Amino acid sequence: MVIKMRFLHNHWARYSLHMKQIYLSKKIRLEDVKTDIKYIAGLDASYFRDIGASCAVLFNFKYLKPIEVAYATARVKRYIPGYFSLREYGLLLEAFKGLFTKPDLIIVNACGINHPRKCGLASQIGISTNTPAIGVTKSSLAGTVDKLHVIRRGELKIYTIKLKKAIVGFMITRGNERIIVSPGHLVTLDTALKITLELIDKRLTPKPLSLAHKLSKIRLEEDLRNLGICEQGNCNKTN
DNA sequence: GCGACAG
DNA sequence: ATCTTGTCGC
Repeated sequence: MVIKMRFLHNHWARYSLHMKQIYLSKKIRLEDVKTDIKYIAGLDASYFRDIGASCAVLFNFKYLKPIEVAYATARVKRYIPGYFSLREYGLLLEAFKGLFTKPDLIIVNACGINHPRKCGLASQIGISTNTPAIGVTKSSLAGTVDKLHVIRRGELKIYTIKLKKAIVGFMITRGNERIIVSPGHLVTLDTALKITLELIDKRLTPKPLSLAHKLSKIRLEEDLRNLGICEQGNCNKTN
């Protein structure tokens, strides 16, 4: 316990002033998106040990087609539950900055306000880019699913996630598939759910996220090859 | 006190 | 996140 606390404290001390302000002030605004949404950016990353590759994909919201893509690769810190941003924040932001067109909304493969401090990585990305943001994950870091009130919408079942008696997000299921949706920044609960439902296609995972996931993985493998790092011994390069 | 714990 | 085996569907 002591060791863990010290470890966290060291990270905390080195954290940038910017991130400290975000955490300490908890300025997460749940408002409705002001502008009409034309472009949505999906953010995700892939890893091999401490090397991470991130991808930002710009989507046309109306037609659900990709328009632009940007990447970033870097060495990253280890993952600590509740402190995911220490690992992935910089990586995602770097890819995001590579987009020429700024989106009207960001969708991140991370938690939003369903977080112990109500400020997951999706919130942090939204705050620092001053952009509405939604977090979509496979499971919720904090909160419990309220199974008493189920909303059915076609094949989809929608449950609410509560944290300390407040609704902080939704669980959407279809068969065995399952995603968690939570507002990150400048988006209300209802709007976060509504937008996410529009991004669902064959799979529950929103299209911008599934593409970002796929591309980041491809990019990671390319970069590992260029760096001469072999994964599972299938490296053809002669070192 | 004990278990759980985004990716 | 990543690894793994088999299975299903196009």
